[in-house]
Amino acid sequence: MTITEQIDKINRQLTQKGFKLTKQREATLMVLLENEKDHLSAEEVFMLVKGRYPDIGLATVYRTLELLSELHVVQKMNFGDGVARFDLREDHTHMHHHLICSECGSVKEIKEDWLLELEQRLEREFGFTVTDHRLDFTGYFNKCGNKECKRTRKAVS
Amino acid sequence: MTITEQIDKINRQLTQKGFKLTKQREATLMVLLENEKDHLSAEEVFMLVKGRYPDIGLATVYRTLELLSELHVVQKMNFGDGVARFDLREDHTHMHHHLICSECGSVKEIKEDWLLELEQRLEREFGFTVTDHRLDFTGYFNKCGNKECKRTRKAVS
DNA sequence: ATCGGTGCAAAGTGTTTGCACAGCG
DNA sequence: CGCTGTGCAAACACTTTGCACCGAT
Repeated sequence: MTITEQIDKINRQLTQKGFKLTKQREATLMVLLENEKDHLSAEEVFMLVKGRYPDIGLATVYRTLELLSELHVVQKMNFGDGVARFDLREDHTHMHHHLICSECGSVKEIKEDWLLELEQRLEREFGFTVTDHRLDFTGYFNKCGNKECKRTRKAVS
Repeated sequence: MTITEQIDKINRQLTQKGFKLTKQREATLMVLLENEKDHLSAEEVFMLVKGRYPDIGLATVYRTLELLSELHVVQKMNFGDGVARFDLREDHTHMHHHLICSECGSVKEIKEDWLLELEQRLEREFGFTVTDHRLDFTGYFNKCGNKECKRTRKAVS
């Protein structure tokens, strides 16, 4: 699916709920689509959108991200560094997990979904229907690719 | 293990790293131990500690919680509501997961550890050693026990 | 006397809100 | 007009920090 097609699709979702795809929202979406791999903070999104639409205000970016969260277009998450981060998810598939290196803070994504079985178990055993999940591991890579990583080749404390 | 024994043990951990178990820290630990089931925010811990040691300052509670986090006595976490929450973990066993009801915000804990196998796989396939993990599911209970829950018996949107 | 620990208030940081205005039906 | 959306600045909420003091070694 091209970026334009994705925007079109989101536009339909917006319209359906009575919202408009303004220039600001479009610019924000562009940035999110172009940086799908990253987990941008609101501030980072703001900086990037500024390049495309310099007059945009920070509050608008916050409001847009909030709106997109509610529409489940993006997922708001939190790695514990004090800022909310946003991840665009295609088609409600948010099936990835994170490996967070506790030494350098780098985040690697695992694309597979390892939780389907568990979610079925929750439904069966707890009567709990999962709409979203989050699986993050903190630890360290035995050889961390990040040159900044303090842990690489250091003894375990 | 009694509360006193637990405090003793943590005291040893502190002393070993050159920290002291002050009255304030002890009071904070008591509160955490007495509320192991909950995920208290710093503010909540503060309020509760006030009852036991009225002169304590909020900053001290923050500093204590930070310190205990570093010692892995408590785990700092984040349910996305904008406040850090703290969970005391016995013996580095923090093996519980959360079911977060998206309608009423109630949080249920699952005590089992479902991730051991996955962690072994991370070690094997990614050379990533896990020191901590987090597994939360958002969704809804088909019959939520919480009377406040808006979802109970409502159609799925 | 030293040094970690503390309380208080101030500062900091990320996020939200109030308000007047712009834009499109 | 009526209504959503916007930019700006102020307000907010949570957390951290600077500093003078305290208390145990």
